[in-house]
Amino acid sequence: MLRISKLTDYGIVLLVHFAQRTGGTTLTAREMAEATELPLPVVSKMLKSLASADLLASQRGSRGGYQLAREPEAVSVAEIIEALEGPIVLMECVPDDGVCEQASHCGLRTPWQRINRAIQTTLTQVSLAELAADMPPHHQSTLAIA
Amino acid sequence: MLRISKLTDYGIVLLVHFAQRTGGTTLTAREMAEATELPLPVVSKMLKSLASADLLASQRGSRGGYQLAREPEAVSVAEIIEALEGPIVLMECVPDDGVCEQASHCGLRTPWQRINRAIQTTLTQVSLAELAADMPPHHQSTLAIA
DNA sequence: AACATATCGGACCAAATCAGTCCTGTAAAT
DNA sequence: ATTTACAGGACTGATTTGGTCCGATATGTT
Repeated sequence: MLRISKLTDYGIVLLVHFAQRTGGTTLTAREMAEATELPLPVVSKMLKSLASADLLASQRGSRGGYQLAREPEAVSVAEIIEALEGPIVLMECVPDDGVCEQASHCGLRTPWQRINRAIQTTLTQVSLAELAADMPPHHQSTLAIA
Repeated sequence: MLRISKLTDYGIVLLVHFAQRTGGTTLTAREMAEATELPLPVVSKMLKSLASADLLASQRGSRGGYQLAREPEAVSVAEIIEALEGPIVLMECVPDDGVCEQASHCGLRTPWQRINRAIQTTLTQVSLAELAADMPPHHQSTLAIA
């Protein structure tokens, strides 16, 4: 459980790679594919996702490419994961009839809320910069939120 | 992300149901299916899983059934999730050649370790009893670690 | 203007996983 | 013996995921 998808993992690897280049260097999908040794179509797809999530800034045309939209310190793991796989929520109540009757006090559904909040918090506290500092360059996968 | 599978969710619902019955009442798969309004085969399957994970104790034959193997206070959410979907680990390193060269200092791969530990900790701190106390009886799903 | 280089935004497909069913065997009680 | 239940799989359909590909658009160069 808590499994991160392979694609999300690739996305993280790509971001880490960007973070490890000093300065706002612009890199093309092809360059990233070579650097990470991942198939170009996949890299391309993920870069697009990351760009549309505003984690990367893109520039079209010749001399185009991607670069980090922000400083690595200002990007949290929570953001990355949320961008690539939707909200980080552990439980949601879905009663028999599809409508939660307890909806009112449900927002405070304590134990799950506690869990969600805790996970959210830790994920928010770790920045891309920390990942980059810690991760040996060249890993093409870090995978497996199991 | 952090998605819990539907089956695991059912498993939790079943456990909560047991926890909400006072005393170590024995219930059959059929009774559980009726109580939770979930299809019998599914309930049966999950009860078997829970039993083989030693979260439930089973008794065969007529007058058989299942009951909690332990007090609800002594069962953590971490345990339940691990039993039903394997280890709760967020990241594992898998470099190009399949063998992690940094294996030595890799065990301390800080940021991910930190994240994993935090998640593990919160999940361990919440008990089945707390879930049961907080969850209205009858929910047949609590789902969606999104 | 024409061309080359890149991203953009999809559609698309194969493979793996998940959810759910079903069947045969075995244990226990009457 | 017969009935009641769990045990342990195999099996299938649906969904999700991983990965590919293509046409359109934007930008710089000649």
